[in-house]
Amino acid sequence: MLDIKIVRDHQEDIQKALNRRNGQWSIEQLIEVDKKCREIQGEWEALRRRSNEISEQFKTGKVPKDQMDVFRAESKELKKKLEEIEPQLKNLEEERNTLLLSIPNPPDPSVPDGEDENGNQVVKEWGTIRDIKDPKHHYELGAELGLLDFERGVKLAESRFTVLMNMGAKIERALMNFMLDLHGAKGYIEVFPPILVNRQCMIGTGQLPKFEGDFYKVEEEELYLVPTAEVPVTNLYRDEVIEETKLPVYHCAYTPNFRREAGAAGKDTRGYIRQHQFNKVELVKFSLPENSEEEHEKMTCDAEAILEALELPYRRVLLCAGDMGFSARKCYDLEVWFPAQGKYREISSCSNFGDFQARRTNLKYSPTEGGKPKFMHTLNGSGLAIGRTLAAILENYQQADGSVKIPDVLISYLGGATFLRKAEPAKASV
RNA sequence: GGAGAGGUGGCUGAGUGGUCGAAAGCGGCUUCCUGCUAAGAAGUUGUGCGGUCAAAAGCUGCACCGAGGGUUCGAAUCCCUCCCUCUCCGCCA
Repeated sequence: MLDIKIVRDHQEDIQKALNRRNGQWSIEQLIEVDKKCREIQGEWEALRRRSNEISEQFKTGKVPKDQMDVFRAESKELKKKLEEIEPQLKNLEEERNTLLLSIPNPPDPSVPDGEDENGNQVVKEWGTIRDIKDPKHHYELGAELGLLDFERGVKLAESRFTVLMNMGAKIERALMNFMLDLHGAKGYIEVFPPILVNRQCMIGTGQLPKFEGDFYKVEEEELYLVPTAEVPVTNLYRDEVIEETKLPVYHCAYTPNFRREAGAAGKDTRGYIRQHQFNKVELVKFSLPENSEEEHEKMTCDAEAILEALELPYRRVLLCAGDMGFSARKCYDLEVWFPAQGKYREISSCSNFGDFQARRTNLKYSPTEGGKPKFMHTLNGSGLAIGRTLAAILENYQQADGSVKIPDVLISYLGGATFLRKAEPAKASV
C-alpha cells in the first residue's frame, strides 16, 4: 500500500514509476478522492467540535436553566447535519482506501524498463546443461515410471490436479525435507502455518482486493486456501511491533498452495508444471529498511543453493518493471533448464516488497535509538516450488535406458535409492 | 453442538452516564543520588487522522476502551446486533 502522504507530496514521481508497470495505473482518482475526503472530514470535525462544546457547557453547569432547551435544540440540529455528512465521509474514506489497496508497488529504480518478459534481464547463469539425446518430457517419464498419475488426478478433482504415486510421492516428500533442512541450517526458522487464512491476510500481502477470482475460497467461513506460504507467514507478526535488535527474522515454510489459474487457460495444460494444487517451500524475511536490498540478494542466493545442490542448471533473471507482480518493488526469477522443452522455466520468484506489505499488515519495528515504531521491509522467495523441481529432476537426470538417476543429495532422503526405474509389477500400482 | 465467563493503554488491572484518553501497579524513557550491570528519588510515557509549518518540533482539532448500530445535550459506562477469546460438558484426528 502506498503512503497517502507521500502520494500527495510526490504525485509526479509516483505516477512516473507506476507508468513503468504493465497496465494503466493512475493516481489521479486517488488524489481527487483524497482531497474531497479531507474537505468533508474538516466539515465533520467542525460540527463535532461545536457539539463537544455544548456538552462541555452542560458538564460544567454553565447552561442557564432557561437556555437548556436552546442548547439541546442546537445539539440536535448538529446531529442531524452530522448524519447527513457521515455517509459521504464513510464512502469517501472507503473509496480512498480501496484505491490505495488497488495500486501496485512502484518499481525500484534499479528495475529495468520493459513491458513483458521480453524486457527481463538474465543476470546469471549456472551449471552445465547435460547432453541428452531425444530427451523425454517430465510427464512422459513420470507416467512411464509410475510416479505421476494425471488421469486419476482429474478423476478425483478436475484438470490440473495430479496424483503422486510410489517414488513420485516419496521424492516430493524428500524434496520438501531436503529444502527445509538446508534453509534451516542457514538460520531460517521453520513455520508450519494454517493453510486456510482469513481475508485480512490476503489483503495484507496484496492478493486482495485486486485479484479476487484467483483464489479458492471457503464461503461459509470467509477463509481462503493459501496461494503461497507467503500469505500466512508474512502475516505472522501483523499488527505487532518487533524490537530492532530482533531483526532480521528469517522463516521458511512448507505448505501446499492452491491457485485457480483463472487466466492461464490453455497454458501448460500438459504435465506437472501448472497445477491448481502444488507444494512449495517458501522463504520469508523481515528486515530493516536499510538492509532489505542486501537481504534480497542473499535470499535469492539461498534459493539458488537448492538448485546448485541438486545440480540443476538455472539462470537468474531480473524482472523488468512490466513483468513484476503487484506487491513487488524488485524481483528476481530463477529459471531451471527443461531439456525436453529446450528452455528455462520459472521455478522460484524472489521479491523485495519494501514497506508495501508492511503498511498493509501494520508491521513495525521499534528503533533501538528510540523514537516511534517504523514500518519494516518484507521479502520472500520460493525455495523452491517442489513440483517443478521434481519435473526438472526427471528431465535433467533421465538416462538413455529410460531410468532416472537420483540426485546425490536426495539419496539419503530416499532410503539409499539411486535410480528411478519402472516399478516391478508386484509393487507397481495397477 | 450445549452451558457459562470475558474482551479497557506495551503488560496486569480499576472504572456502571459528564470530574475518564482513562486510577493503580509493572514495564519503557529522562534526570538525580549512591564508589562500581543492585537499590532508591523525581518526572515522563498510547495510536491514527486532519489543520498550521518549506520540513521537523511545537501548537491545535477530531477519533479511538473488540466491531457496528441505538438511547442521551453528553456513553468505556445503559440498550440491541455481530465478532473473538477463555472455562466446563459433548464429539473428534
